[in-house]
Amino acid sequence: MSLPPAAPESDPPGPGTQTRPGRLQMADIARIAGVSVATVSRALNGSTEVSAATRQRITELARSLNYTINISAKNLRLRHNRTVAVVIPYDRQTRLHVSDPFFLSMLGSLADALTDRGYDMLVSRIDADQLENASLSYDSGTALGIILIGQWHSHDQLNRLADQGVPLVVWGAQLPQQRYCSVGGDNLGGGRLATRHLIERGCRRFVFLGDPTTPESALRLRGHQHELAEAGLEPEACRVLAVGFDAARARTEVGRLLEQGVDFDAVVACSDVLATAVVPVLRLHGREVPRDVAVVGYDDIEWASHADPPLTTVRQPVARAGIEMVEALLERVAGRDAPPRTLPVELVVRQSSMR
Amino acid sequence: MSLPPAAPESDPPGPGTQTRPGRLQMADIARIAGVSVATVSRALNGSTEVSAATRQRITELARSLNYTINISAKNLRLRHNRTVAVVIPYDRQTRLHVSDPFFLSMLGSLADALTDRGYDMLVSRIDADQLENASLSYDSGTALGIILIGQWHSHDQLNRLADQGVPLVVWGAQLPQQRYCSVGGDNLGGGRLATRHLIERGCRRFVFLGDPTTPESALRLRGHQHELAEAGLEPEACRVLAVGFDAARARTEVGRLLEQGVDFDAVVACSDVLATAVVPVLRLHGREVPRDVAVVGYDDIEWASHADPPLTTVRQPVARAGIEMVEALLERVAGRDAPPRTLPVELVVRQSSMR
DNA sequence: ATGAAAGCGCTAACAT
DNA sequence: ATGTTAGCGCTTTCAT
Repeated sequence: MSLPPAAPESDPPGPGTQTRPGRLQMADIARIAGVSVATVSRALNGSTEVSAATRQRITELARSLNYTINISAKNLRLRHNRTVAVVIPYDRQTRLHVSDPFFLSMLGSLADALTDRGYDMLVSRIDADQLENASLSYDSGTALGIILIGQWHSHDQLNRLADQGVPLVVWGAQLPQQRYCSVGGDNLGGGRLATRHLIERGCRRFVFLGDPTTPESALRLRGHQHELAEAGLEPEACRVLAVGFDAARARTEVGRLLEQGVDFDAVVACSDVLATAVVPVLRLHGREVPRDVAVVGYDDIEWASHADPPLTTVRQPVARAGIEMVEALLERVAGRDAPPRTLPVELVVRQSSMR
Repeated sequence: MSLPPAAPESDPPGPGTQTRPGRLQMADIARIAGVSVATVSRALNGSTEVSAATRQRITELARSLNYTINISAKNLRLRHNRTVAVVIPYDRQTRLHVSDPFFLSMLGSLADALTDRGYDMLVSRIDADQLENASLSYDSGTALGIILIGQWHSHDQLNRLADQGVPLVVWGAQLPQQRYCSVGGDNLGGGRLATRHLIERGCRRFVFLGDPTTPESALRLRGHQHELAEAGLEPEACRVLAVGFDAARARTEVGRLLEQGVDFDAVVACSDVLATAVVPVLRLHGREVPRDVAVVGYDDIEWASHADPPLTTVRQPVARAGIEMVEALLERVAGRDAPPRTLPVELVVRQSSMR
């Protein structure tokens, strides 16, 4: 047989997960180049200890043979890890969370931020009711830290993870008694911006769409109520519809409200999806947007500007968010403290509120 | 969405990347338990060779000490790898592709399919013009194979990758001379379904929105033209607007058409985003949807049913797609042949076409 | 400038 | 049932 000398014992290449057999390794390159593995290693890592000539020769040889290094071995030896786990919670019932374009675009933003810094992004989904499992890929040594997109109702579990020393960054609101690092938009400010704008446009009777049991929506609602009070409006000026992030449910609830003859002239939604979903229902009941009812969304997903009418919304700085979360995580991994970060949001005025 | 990734910095091997020091390892557990590492290994892996008593004792000890195994070491030893790389191309100019909800939901579907099978999903973004770089994480030994979401214009590069032996599955059209495995919707059939339906609704003058230079759109267009011919219509009955996947551009082009006085009674779009984006422009020019112009989209993203009017569209089986791609990839990884797969699509009729 | 050799944390023969 | 031992593929002293 013309196998390479010192051929490994016949290792029956098992099913699926086996590393491809006969894969070139450093020893092969070394043998072919007539040098030692040490030299190959140094050459491939651009060490100046090898002569420029051999370095080039080896580099080219490796390239031409399509050799690539084994990361597991390298990581083991170096005790390194450059993988970050990004965990996306999903709602067991609706599964809606992850299909919301906002969270998906956050994923893109994180992918960019991590790629730029030379980190790998490992994505996993997890039941939103069991966020304590989020640390799995950290525990198993696969990832050096966890970025969680959405804190939901899991404040306590997340605190527990942090207490266990899991490097953890969560997209969400900054809460009291918080021992993990959160990065989030300025929800209070966002709620205020949207509401103030609507009040300025003459709106007086509001419908609030969201999930006030989650910290983010709760803060937005507080911002909303704050502005109401500031304008001298009664709290009853706002009717809160707890529809979660479920567009279908938002339509049903708003439809019911209209059938009941409840009157309102503004909708404040906790996502652009909710906001745009509700427009056709309003039309169906003879309410023109923005003439009769002004609508403001949240997130400024790409879609918002193409909606009909183009949607006024509170823009969350997605690209910035990815960068901030990654930076915060790397701080935590380095053992340094990473204070929560609140990112500024911005009102983008389009037609849906211009009455 | 986020900014295009800057050129990856030559990684500053900052502190952050070091495996946490003082991390427990098997030897520690062994010492504390008063057994050998081999026994610990066996116990933790549930081998029946260790007595049930010690197995339980060790398992509990490890748990209580918060010990977790080092995956790199395990993988190295086992010559295993359970990581699949999912690569999302982005268009350097528009960056629209990846922000299209369809591709993002595909990501979710893949995450599910991989998680179910115990594989990790590594996500990276890559310039659509340089798909040959898609194999990076395979080359580096990080991933056992590559799933690429979208083939774009890169047929040749993909063939080259396949020739190099990279286990590769691509979401896209099945092409002649194809040496990689593709999984895709039935684009020809989808184009036919949409068109036949519109013809049945009495439409005779069509606008086709898409990027006919990509295989997928090209097939849909062929399906479209096929049905036109079948119905005895001239090829001129269809005006093709090559707008890519760019919603803004679609609006501009359709607006221009209307201003030129070009008349048409149907729009066939290659994505739901394009289809819904165009509706407001039609309205602006006094065309009611569906009364004056019927509109059909493609993909059936969640959003489609909430659009105004609810969008008739060709549904792509996203959940199925994730499963099929993963299965095909595992076949390739196992060294077996994986023929291209074409998944059935389905017309979902909603209001936008009911005239 | 290059090589020999040790060992990263784990698993699996092969003992016992 | 448990321990001993030999590596997995790499990097890095320490020699030469």
